[in-house]
Amino acid sequence: VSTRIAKSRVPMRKEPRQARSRATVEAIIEAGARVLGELGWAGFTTNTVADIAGVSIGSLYQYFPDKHSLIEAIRRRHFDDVLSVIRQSGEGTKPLSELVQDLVHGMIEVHGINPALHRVLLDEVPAYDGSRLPHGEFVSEYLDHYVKLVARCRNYERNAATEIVGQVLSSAVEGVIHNAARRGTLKSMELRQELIILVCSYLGASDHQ
Amino acid sequence: VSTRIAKSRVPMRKEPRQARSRATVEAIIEAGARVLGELGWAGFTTNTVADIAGVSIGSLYQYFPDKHSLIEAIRRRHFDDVLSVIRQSGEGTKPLSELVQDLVHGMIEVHGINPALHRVLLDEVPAYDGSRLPHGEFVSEYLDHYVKLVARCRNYERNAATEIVGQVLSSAVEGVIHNAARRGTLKSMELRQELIILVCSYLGASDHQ
Amino acid sequence: VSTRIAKSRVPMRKEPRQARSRATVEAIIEAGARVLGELGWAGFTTNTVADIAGVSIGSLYQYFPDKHSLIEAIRRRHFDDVLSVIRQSGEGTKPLSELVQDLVHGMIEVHGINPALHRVLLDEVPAYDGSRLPHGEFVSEYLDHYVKLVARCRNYERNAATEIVGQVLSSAVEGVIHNAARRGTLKSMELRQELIILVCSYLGASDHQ
Amino acid sequence: VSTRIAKSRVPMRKEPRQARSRATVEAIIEAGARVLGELGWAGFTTNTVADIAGVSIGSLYQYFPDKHSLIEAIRRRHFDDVLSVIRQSGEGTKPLSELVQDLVHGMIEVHGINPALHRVLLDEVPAYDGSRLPHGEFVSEYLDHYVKLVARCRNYERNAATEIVGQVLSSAVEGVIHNAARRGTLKSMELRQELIILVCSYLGASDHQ
DNA sequence: GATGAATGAGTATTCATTCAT
DNA sequence: CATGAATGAATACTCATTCAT
Repeated sequence: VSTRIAKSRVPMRKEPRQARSRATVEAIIEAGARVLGELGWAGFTTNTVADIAGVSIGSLYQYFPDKHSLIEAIRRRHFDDVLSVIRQSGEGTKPLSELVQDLVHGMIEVHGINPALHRVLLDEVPAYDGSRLPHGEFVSEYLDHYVKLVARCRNYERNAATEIVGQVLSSAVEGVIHNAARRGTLKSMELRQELIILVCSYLGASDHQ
Repeated sequence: VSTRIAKSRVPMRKEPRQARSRATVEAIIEAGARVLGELGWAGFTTNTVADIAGVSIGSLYQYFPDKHSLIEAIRRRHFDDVLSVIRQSGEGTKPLSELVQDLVHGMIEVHGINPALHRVLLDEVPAYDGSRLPHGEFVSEYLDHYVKLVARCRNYERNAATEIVGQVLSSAVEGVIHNAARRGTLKSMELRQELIILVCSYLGASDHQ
Repeated sequence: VSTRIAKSRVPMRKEPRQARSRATVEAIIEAGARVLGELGWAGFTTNTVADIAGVSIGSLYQYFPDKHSLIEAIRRRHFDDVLSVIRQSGEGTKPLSELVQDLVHGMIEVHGINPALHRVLLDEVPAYDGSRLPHGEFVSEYLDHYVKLVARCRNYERNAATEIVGQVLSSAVEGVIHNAARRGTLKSMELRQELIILVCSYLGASDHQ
Repeated sequence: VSTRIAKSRVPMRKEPRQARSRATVEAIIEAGARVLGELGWAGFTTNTVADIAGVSIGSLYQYFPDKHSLIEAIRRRHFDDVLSVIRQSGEGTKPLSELVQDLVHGMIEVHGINPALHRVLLDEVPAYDGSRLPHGEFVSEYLDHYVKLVARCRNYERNAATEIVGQVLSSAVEGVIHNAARRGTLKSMELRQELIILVCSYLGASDHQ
């Protein structure tokens, strides 16, 4: 009688308990990823997603309190996939040239997962808090990967310069890969080769600056 | 390849013949660019643009049959501005290192024109025809600039390899600059320096492949 | 006139025969009353009620065919509580002034049971059948109480005039008490005093008309 | 180029300039009042109001930024009507009995304007700020009318007791009139007579307390 | 019986576009 | 030509209710 009734607002409105509902949630996220990749942010409407997922709009809102939280789930899943690929590359104590090869292969593979979705997630989807730099945790781990590589060339010393070089390197690679993804030339061997050259030559040159 | 961009087929319902009309059209495009840059694609509504332009919504539709054609006009104007800057750089017969410097400076300057608008135009605005490659004419002249530079290093010989290298180079530079624009570090001198190193080292390395 | 309220025709899909069922129904009605009182009609959703009651939405619909019948049950229970308080006052052959005191005290006590619920039930809950006069049976017994009091002053003679005076008296008292409930001054002694004066003076004046 | 584009949020989105639009606004408010009175808060949907008004839902939102502001406009208009009637009564230096007659007549007339709307506005429509006491300005002027009357009986002396008596008096009269409105007996002469007796006797009695 | 996943009609609100004045 | 009032399809989200497990 005494405690007040309150409405909670959590990322996922209801944890799916039964197998059926877990499948529903999966279907919704999957459909959301497809819609976002194929139709872009403009075509991403909750009703469309529910349709594609083959569930009613009500079911969608049973598990996701709003559009935002659905996007968040899609983002989380995609970036988890991406990071798991990235983490696998760069392990061990290989020679530098091999590391770069691994990196480039890894990055290309990563973007092969779902390039369109990746681009939409990074470019089109508006940040809800108005920040211009969303995906915080993702970006930092991602960047870290490059910074480590640069440090590797410089006796594992990390400083401001290393950070900048890492930044430049990562955005250059990103640029090349995104562009190739847009053109559908992501699997071209020449591209892969050129990218390796780009990275190696820059790593070599920026070393003695 | 570098001829002026041809007027496309869709655009104006009525060519503005009189001075007043031309001023109105100008005001609308200007307002559109401002709205797009400041509020992003999500905030770009025809009514808002008309408001900011200080004309009635009816007048806007007098000159632009739909939202798409307005965007097209804004895009055209912005990319014309961009190209005019690009054309100025790379002229003459300077030594290579100077050419690269010119290029990098030029590109950075170009993105300084209206970075927000540039980004929105490239990333947020959806392609109306579903094409993944909008800005066709713009991109080709833009790319050409890089290809010429690459050719310059290889006895002015243009072939498939040159094209690819040009492509990689341009997308790498684009990637770095856009990323910097997002972070607001476009004017940093270290960045500029690193970018020059990146281009130079790649040009040198890809030469002897 | 003052016979027990008859069970209406619509209400329970299934009469709870076993102890557990009765407990479930009790819990639902209790939860419904709490939700209605605390969150108002706007916050009264069947899912919320089921949640608070600690039963599944399915169980709720096992016992109540629709929202309306649940409201009806809540109403019935509350008004039964109210009437049982009212019945206790006014018994016996006390002097008039004491009777009025009893009445006023009783009415105020009644509204103290669950003032928020009372108000919501009377003011917010829409009449399902479009009638402007819900609570029919309740109101009549309630009114009867006042009519009896008026009759007491007039040699126990009941006629049209008595009815009208009873009506005026009851609605005046109701008005004062509801208003006080809204303002939270229900327990103020001055109010109680003024209310007694109001009733006494009106009873006295309307006598010699 | 420098000042930021802002979206304003004012009570009325757009001031109607032409005669046509003023008529539209009038029609919407009128329809809103009808819907609210006839269907209650539960039946008051923006689409229904637009339908009844014979305008499109878009037109409604052209002038009222949201449901709330429409309600506010309806409320304002109704209470203005009510207050203008109230202000007319109680003027001049008539004998007390005549003043009471004026008051009662005025109040009854006031509730005859649109009793259903009045009740819904007071009881059903939720307060947007969560306050339990909306209609602030209205209620205070309304109450003031009664307090003045009470003061008149007590050598025009206003104090805490006067306030309370005014409050009791006003809520009693309100209660009687609202109840009569619900029953459709607002125009009954007996009722009017009884109400006058109620007020007079209470004023007399509470005088010597 | 009990559960809770699923449903979908209904609600507030936006915005590109038309057209009478 | 210019204006701005009017339109209505589309969108995010809610909640009473059903039904398979």
